[in-house]
Amino acid sequence: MNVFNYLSDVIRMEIEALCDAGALPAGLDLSSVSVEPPREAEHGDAACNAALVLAKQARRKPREIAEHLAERMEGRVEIRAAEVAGPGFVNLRLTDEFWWARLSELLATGPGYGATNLGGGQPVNVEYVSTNPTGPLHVGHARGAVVGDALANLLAHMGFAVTREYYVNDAGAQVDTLARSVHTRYREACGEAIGTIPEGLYPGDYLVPVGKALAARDGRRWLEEPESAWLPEIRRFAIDAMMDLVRADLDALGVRHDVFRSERELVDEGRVDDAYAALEAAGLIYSGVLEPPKGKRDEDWEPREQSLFRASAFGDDTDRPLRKSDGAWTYFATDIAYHRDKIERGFTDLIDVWGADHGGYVKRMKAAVAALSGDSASLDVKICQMVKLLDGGEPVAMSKRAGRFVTLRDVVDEVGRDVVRFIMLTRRNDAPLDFDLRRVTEQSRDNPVFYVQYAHARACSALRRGAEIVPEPELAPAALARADLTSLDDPAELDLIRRLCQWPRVLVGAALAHEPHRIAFHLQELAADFHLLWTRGKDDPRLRFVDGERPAETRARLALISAVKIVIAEGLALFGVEPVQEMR
RNA sequence: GCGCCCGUAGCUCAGCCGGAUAGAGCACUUGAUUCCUAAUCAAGAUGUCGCAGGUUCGAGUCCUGCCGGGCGCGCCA
Repeated sequence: MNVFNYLSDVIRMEIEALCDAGALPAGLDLSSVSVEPPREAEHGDAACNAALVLAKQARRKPREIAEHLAERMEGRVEIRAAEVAGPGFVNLRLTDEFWWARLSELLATGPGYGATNLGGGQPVNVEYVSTNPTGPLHVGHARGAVVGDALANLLAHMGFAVTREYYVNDAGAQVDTLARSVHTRYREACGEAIGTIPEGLYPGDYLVPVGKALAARDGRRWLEEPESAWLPEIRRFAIDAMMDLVRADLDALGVRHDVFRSERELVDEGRVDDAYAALEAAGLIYSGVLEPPKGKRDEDWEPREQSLFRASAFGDDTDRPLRKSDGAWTYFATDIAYHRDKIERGFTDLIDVWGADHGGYVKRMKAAVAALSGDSASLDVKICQMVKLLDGGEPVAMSKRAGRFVTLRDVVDEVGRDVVRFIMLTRRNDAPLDFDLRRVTEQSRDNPVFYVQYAHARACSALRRGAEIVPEPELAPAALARADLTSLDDPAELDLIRRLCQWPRVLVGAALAHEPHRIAFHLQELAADFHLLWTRGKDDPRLRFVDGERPAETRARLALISAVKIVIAEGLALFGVEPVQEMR
């Protein structure tokens, strides 16, 4: 049960009853009535704004409405107290019995508590990573990869039919550069002296084995050929090799995709022409000359007539070119075709996860999606800000030559996949993130990964000890759901139950807002409540989780601990992080 | 010059379609360990929510303008 949805329904019923009784006029619009956890614990378990929202349309004073509502709420068995507070809030306090019942419910549900069919099977396309296949992934890419992956996990958990997608930019000039770079390494592998890598080619060592592999496969046949002869073949070979590299890097992070969509295939299949024709038919393409960009160096700029998409008709600042001067498609044109491809595959709910350097691109892509779908599809772009890599507070040099910790693989090898994944989700995607290699592996309160994992490990530890008192079959969540929980009457214990019961609400909020970081914050708060209770048991033997002298109380507390373990494990699973059983 | 994002405690950040006296952690001070992991916990102090207007019962949250920082700005992807 989502407690707040439940209370919201109850409040609506009681308002209807007040209307029927004539205390309020009929036909009130209740859409903005909400029941939420109050910021301050003193304000009770839940606060309702109904009286404030309804005052104007009911033509009554807020407090007067609140008094009536509070009176009715107090009449309900699950309500211990309903108080009018402040300008007209109704603060609700629920009985202990109500909370114990919720804990039982959580345990009876077991793993998967909080998962709902919010999405109703609606298809959602989440596109993330989508880096150019020209080299290994760097730390910056890890953030988008993890955010996209966790968001996809979350949406799938909440009943959306999620497709995880990677757009392979294998058609532009950069992959030609890649092919030339590989050809150079190929000549090297064939025994030619290549000297320093020419300016404009990719110098990285990661291409050395690619050159060797090409030489091993094709021998010396490309040495005497002109570029036009070898470029397509070597380009294909190089892209395949780079995508293998990228996939391996993603695999090291535990990030996966369902679909790898190739830009080149879109072009070859004529999908860009189709998209162009569709926009043209809609009268959204014209030939025109753009204003020169201001504030940027203008020397090379000259007026040029181009095929322009009327992005400005859909909220963009200016219209955007679709063809380069040589007639080739711009990146935007192929990206339009790609998003049209998604829409044609039946997606009306599109999410793109991009890096900060693509921020200026959001409006035009949204404009394109609006134009292509006739406003029936929505695009949400999650821009991931920079990751600042630190080591003990000092910035880590990010130059390729320095070679230290610049690649995603290096960071994963250094601190571990789970740490990278969790830390990447401890900030809103649109805020910059400090990633301190030393701090994230510290075992201390200010390392959120550790703090949450430690709570899980402690829960496991207590359950292991509990197994010495309570027979194994009775330790299963479904069995603990039937335990007598009435001894869980300490405020700290009830606070913990309340926190656990917020989980369904957190998941819904995070899923609707596309904000997985909310889960990280909730897990930290849950861990804090749990650690507090744990330490309290040191002072107050009555609160200890496992006590052989008092099996009934032990059973109740093991139920509580089991619930903590379930929620933390579920949250970590959404993040793709393995919960640890013990930490030594 | 224009666009997007950000600006909340000394530091790093939460703040959920506008809600009550704006919250955590770190750092600082003090305290808790024969007791389930003290790798933890408790107590104390900390604010012109960048600035100025506006919208309304109510603004950190919405609107406008300014200031500061980041990212970007046709024929790169």
